[in-house]
Formats: sequence, C-alpha cells, structure tokens
Amino acid sequence: MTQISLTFPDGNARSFDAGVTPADVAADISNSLAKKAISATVDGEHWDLAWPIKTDASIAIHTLKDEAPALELIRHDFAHVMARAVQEIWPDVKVTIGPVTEHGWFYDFDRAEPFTPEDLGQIEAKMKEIINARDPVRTEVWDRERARQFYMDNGEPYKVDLVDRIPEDADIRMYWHGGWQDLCRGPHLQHTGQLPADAFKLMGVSGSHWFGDVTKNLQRISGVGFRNREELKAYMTFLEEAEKRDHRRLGREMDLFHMQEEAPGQVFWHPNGWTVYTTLQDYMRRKQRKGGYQEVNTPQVVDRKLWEASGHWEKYQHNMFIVEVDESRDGENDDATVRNKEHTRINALKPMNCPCHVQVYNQGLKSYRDLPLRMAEFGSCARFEPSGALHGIMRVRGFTQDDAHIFCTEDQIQEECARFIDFLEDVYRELGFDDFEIRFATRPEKRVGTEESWDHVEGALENAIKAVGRDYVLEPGDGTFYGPKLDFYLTDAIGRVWQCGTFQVDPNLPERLDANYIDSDGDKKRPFMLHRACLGSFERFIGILIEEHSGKLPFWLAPRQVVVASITSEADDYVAEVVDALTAVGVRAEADVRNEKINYKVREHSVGKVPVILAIGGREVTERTVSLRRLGEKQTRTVALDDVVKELGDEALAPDLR
RNA sequence: GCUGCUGUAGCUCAGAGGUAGAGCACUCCCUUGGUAAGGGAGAGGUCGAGAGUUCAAUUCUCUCCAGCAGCACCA
Repeated sequence: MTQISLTFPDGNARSFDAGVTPADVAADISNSLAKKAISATVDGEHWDLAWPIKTDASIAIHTLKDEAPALELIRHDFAHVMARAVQEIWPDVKVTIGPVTEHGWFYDFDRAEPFTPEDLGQIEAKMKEIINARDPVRTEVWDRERARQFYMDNGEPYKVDLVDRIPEDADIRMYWHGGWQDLCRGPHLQHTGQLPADAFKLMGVSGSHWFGDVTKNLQRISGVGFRNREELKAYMTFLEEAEKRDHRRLGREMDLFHMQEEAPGQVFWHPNGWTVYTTLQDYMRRKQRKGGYQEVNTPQVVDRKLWEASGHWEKYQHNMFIVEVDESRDGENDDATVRNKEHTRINALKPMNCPCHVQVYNQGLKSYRDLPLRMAEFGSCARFEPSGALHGIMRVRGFTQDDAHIFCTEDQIQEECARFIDFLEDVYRELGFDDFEIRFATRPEKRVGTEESWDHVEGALENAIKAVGRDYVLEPGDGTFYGPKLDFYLTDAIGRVWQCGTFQVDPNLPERLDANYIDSDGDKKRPFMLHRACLGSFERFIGILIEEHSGKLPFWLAPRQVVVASITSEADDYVAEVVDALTAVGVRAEADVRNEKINYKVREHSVGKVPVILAIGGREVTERTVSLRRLGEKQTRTVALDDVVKELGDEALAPDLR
C-alpha cells in the first residue's frame, strides 16, 4: 500500500495509507476527536470526512468550534434536511437548489399551492424528526448520463437541468440520507444528528425564478441556522435591533420624510429631513468645487428626440416617465387628457443627466486645453422603476444624483479615475464610512469598441484602484456595452448591499451626440466621457447614513442639534438667550419651555435623537451656565454659556470646514 | 413586473356579517418639577379604493392601488 504524508496545522507530519479518510485520521488521533469531527480542510479545500485522500497534503480536522467550516456545513445540511422534510410531507413537490446564505440557507421548490406560515411549522417539526433519526449521510460519484437518467426517471426536471449545467470536468456527486436523495458537491456532516435541532428557524416563504427565468416561478423557503441555541438567539436579537435602525422607521420617528400612495417611490421631505439633505448637499458642493468641478443645471422635461439620439429611448423607454403635451391646446376649456395627436410632443422626464451635459459641453468649441472638463450637477432624475423594486428611500422613482461627467482624452482616464477614488474615499471617510466595497466590472460579451481600446481603458481603471491600495472585487463581463466601470457599495442595517458611488468610462455617448474638441494638432477629436457619482443619490445615501448611525447622525448633520430645555418657567428668558447665542454661531438650536418635567423633556428629545440637550434651571440662570447632556450618555456637565457656544459652534462645522 | 403576505385613529396594534376599540402621540386643565414617561379630562376613524354577494359588508368574493419579503430589473 502506498504511503502518503499528511501535515497537521502544528507542522507535524505523519504517514498514512493512501486513500485514508479524514475520519480515519481523526480516529487515529483520539476517540473524542473522531466523535466531534465534522469535516476537514485538505490542501485548502473543504473536505468531507468520508472522502479519501490520495496524495501528500496538509490537513486540519474541524469540529463545531471552527466557526466558518462548521456554519458552512450546518447550513448546507439544514438545506438538505429541509428539502427532505418538504418532500416527505408533499411528495409531489419538485426540488431545485438550496445554497447557503450569510446567516442560513434557502431552498427553492416548485409546487402548485403556496406554502403557508402553518406549513413552515410543520416543516420545522419534520426537520427535527429527521435530525433526531441520526440518518447517516452517504455520497457517491456518478457518471453524468446515469445521474441524468436517474432524475428523469424520478421526475425531477430541475435536477436534470442542473446535471446539464455542471461543468464537463466536475464530478457529479450524489447524496443520500435516510431514503432521500439530492445532487450535491458536498462536503457534508456524517449524519443528520450532527445538526443542532434547537439552533435553526425557518424565516419565511418568498418567490424566486429558476436561473433568472421569469416564466418559472418557484417558492423559496429560507431559514437561519447556527451552531447552538445561543447563537440563534443572538441573531434574532440582532434582527430586532436592525429593525429599529431601519431608515423607514427612523424617517417617521425622527420626522425626516414620508411617502404616500399618490407618489409611489418619491419622497416628501419634511423640515428635519430636508435639513439633512441640504446640509449634505452644501458639503458636497464645497467638496466638488475644491475638486475642480463646475456645477451646471439642466432641464427636467426633455423631448424624446434627445433620448433617441443618445440611444436611451430604444433601451429604456419603458422605464421612463413620459410627458405628452398637446401643444395646440389654447383654451381653459380643453380637457388635458385629450390630445391632438398631430400637435402632441412626447417628452421624457430625464432619467439621467449625461445627454444634457453633452448639450452643455457642445455649446461653443472646446479645445484640448479645456480637458479634462469636469461638469457636475445635483441632477434630479425620474425613472419608472418596477413596483417590486421600490424600497423606502433607497430605491425610488424620483431622486437626485450627485452626478458629474468628465470630458477627457483616453490618456487622462487613469489620472481622473485615481482622482475620483481619492475624492470618494475622502468624502466617505468624512461621512463615517471607512468600510465600502469596490467592484470592478469589465468587458461584457456584447460590446462595442476595439480590443486594444478595452485593454487600455480597463488597464487604466485597474492601475487607478491599485494606486490607492484598496481591495476590489472583480466582476468579469459586468461592464456596460461601451466601457468598464467601478461601483462602490455600502451596507444597510441588515447587511443588504447598495450601490452608491460609480465611475464609468464611456466613449459611446460623445460619439452619438457628436461631442468633440480641437486637439493640439488642430484636428477635431472625440473626447471620452466619464460618468461618476460619489454618493450616488441623496435619497439612497441618506437612507444608508440613517441606518449606519441608527439615526444618531453626527452633530453637523443632525437636523435638530440642540434643545434648550427649561426646568422651571423662571428660566424661560435665559433659555431664549442661550438659543439665540447658539443660533448666532450656526447651531440648530430650539427652546423647549413647555410646562413639562425635565424627565419628560429629556426622554422625548432622546427618543427624537437630538444629540445635545441643555437643561436650564434656577442655578444655571444665576451662574450663566448650562447643564449639558449628550445623547446616549447618562452624566451631565455644567458648562459656562460662552464655552458651550464655542464648543457646539465648532462641532456644528462640516468636517471640511474644521 | 413575478410569487406570497399585509392594509382599521398620527404611530403600534386588537376586533367581529348588524356601520368600531386599546396604549402612546395630540388638545385643555391641575402640577414649577433637576436629567429617559406626574395626574385628570377631551377630541380624533368613508376600517386603502371600486364593484359584487347579502335585508345588512370595514368583515365574504372579485378588480385595482399602495406597502412588506424575496426574485427579476437597476442607464
């Protein structure tokens, strides 16, 4: 028998017969390890305890203590056990796929009747039965045709499709526990009893589609699963906390904005929310000015001709708000819904700013000396987003981008890209986001332009990201048909990621809209256009900002910064004086001289997320001080009026002005 | 847009085939109280919209609208 050498994490190596399994190795080390073992990592690959090892390798045996592999395995097998439970209860249900997710798993089923909440309870109970049965898991590698035939015979069309989707060189691994079978590459636990029956919960049913095919509706049951009950409990607590941070809830509680049926996907900003919005906008305007951008403003209602010329009409007309105007209308008696076709002009609310910016660029001749030309707009756009896509103020139909387009030469792209990443990093940091993800989307299959040009432009972006020393995720084939892009992602309260910033290279639109410049050699040339947004849209970014801070916005952004609260009515005059002094240095301060106890006022303004409460009673009046209390802190501080005005005045400055 | 669920007072929710309730918030009165809810009284609803079944619909059925979760989409 051939011997192989296995190296353990501590560096020691031992020799075993070739074909030894990690289960054998664990048993060889100790009885208790053999019992506790759940999987192994062999040469960096997550390995089933039952799979043979045939060559020299490094090995680490995992138990439940090893969080990452343990959770991976548990969730994976929960998915299988759930699918089995479903098929045992409803044998006519077709199974599809059931991957592991961030906190659990889901499994998609094809079943004519909808699953109900009561069904979920029944499934959970059945899952516990299966776990208690401690059915051993068995896997076999099968020949592709045999597996295909097997699923044909068993009436599992989705599995047949899956077999066909498995790459040529990959093994087809069949998996059983009890009498139940699935197709799965593994690895797996050794028996169903290794699953913690008290550490999972089915979270709900939703719809899904088979590999993006909208004609095939499936039902997705998702669950969360952990190593033990405590971890599950901690997760449920996290969910409750996250719900309190939801921007839709805080938007109401803090009186920031509302939305209503008559304007789905559009925001009614209240005074508090609009203060946040305009404060952020003022900040961005200063940053952009310093960054070498010129600000412009362009029309909302634009004739379809421009969208046809830009190419957007063809591709996106169904997602545009169309405004038809009968220009022959002349009298007050005309019914606005009746149109004289001949004289009707079809416009679209602008869904994006770029074509308009090219119109501004195209006014007058441009020289190579004008490039790079950075044109910014807080551009209000409208897109008829599918109803199911709307989500609070994060995904809306009316929004304002902090948009800009940089007209430049191909050679300037890298420098402009690096500049932009610096700009964005600086802004995100000042707004409290050190943590964001960059995704680099490269040339798709269907594209325009030469390979040399793609090589050059992709290279420019890649060099620019590398220059700032940040990690990025490569998304091959996800670029637009005309150029590669970088997208910048932030995370909301429950971990959903949202695209905020973006940077796209576009040689196409200048071509379509005939933008050009006179080069140093006197020839007319075509500029590149770089589309970029830093926050993305004010709506989405403010949504993220609210969730990130749980509503406790940094002082300079907080809509209500200071409440000056009287303790007795004798303090009222002095309260007014304090409010005036703070207002004079740019602090948003308000008086609360209502006939209420200080406890009541402190509670109310704390709930309202006001960062600073200044309480004023008889003592403060005589001493000309204030009693300062910060949100989230229990202790108070007595500060002289002049000092508090200075302190809060400084704090009210935006980070770029300090 | 698709699948499923939801829609009752400003908010969170209860309710039943015979035209509505609680807590908080709101208004007024009493209370001038020292850092997260003092006490009392009052006002407030076309039960998302429309149609149907019924003697009778907020309740049952259908259609539409909006919201929620996921999918699909996201220039």
